[in-house]
Amino acid sequence: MLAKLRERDFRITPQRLAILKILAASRRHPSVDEIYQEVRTEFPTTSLATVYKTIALLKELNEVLELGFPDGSNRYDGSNPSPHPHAICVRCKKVMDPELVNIDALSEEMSRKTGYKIYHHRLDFFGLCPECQEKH
Amino acid sequence: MLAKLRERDFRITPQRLAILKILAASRRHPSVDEIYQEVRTEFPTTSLATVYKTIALLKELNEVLELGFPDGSNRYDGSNPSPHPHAICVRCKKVMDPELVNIDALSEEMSRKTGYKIYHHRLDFFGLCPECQEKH
DNA sequence: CTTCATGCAAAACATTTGCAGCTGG
DNA sequence: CCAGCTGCAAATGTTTTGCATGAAG
Repeated sequence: MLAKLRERDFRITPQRLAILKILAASRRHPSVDEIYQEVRTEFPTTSLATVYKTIALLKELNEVLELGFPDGSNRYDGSNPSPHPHAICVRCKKVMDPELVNIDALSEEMSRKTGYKIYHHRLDFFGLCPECQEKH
Repeated sequence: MLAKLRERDFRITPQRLAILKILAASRRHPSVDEIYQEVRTEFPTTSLATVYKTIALLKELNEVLELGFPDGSNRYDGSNPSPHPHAICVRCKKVMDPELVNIDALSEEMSRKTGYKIYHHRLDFFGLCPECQEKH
């Protein structure tokens, strides 16, 4: 990530570094606001605008994957920025990232049936995670 | 659609009827604003708030499928409200709805590998449609 | 030193809400 | 008739923008 920033002559500021760390480390697919709160614990002067700007930058560099939901919440995956399937709990919002086979075949089938040239995809499955199933 | 409204004692107002018609007829996955503009041509006093309220109602009744995108645009599919894969052109935004095989197998694999009980899904493939490929 | 990034506040958006008046059943 | 819908305007929440100051290289 750092390499990619330097490579394109973007400055490495402490704020950016802190945001990078959070995105790269977290497996929890944090929202912008969660990232903001977390950055502030270790770098309290950071503004929300900077978080947004940094995320926009990383999106452009394809170093972070944006997951937007219909309810307006956007969450981010920085540990694995290439598209991959998600299982999303509709109750506690926990996200899992299992490896599925046959994704490429599906993409190829889609391409064949529509004539589209497919660049990337978004595959989400919504349901109840094991813990939330037990609570019912 | 009408049946479902009546069944639950929701009123059939001219505004609702107009919005229903547009959603049921359109294969173009219109946005809220597109629906609003179209309703106004045949029922000019309709307010944006009513469009939002009607769509929210239809969502609850599972008569319309909401497609939210990271850029904030929400679009709606009223002709086929059960989840299905989409091919989305990143240039002209055209959406196609092909039939794919193996979707159920994929959902089952996801369930097996995560322990989630899957209720619905969202499968989008992004790329260039045939027309937009030619223009380059 | 020069350019770019930051942080603040204001602006821009899309969506939701409160409420008075209207209307479908 | 009257519960529930409409339409307006104001409120909300999130993301973006303009601009002066500050820091990176």
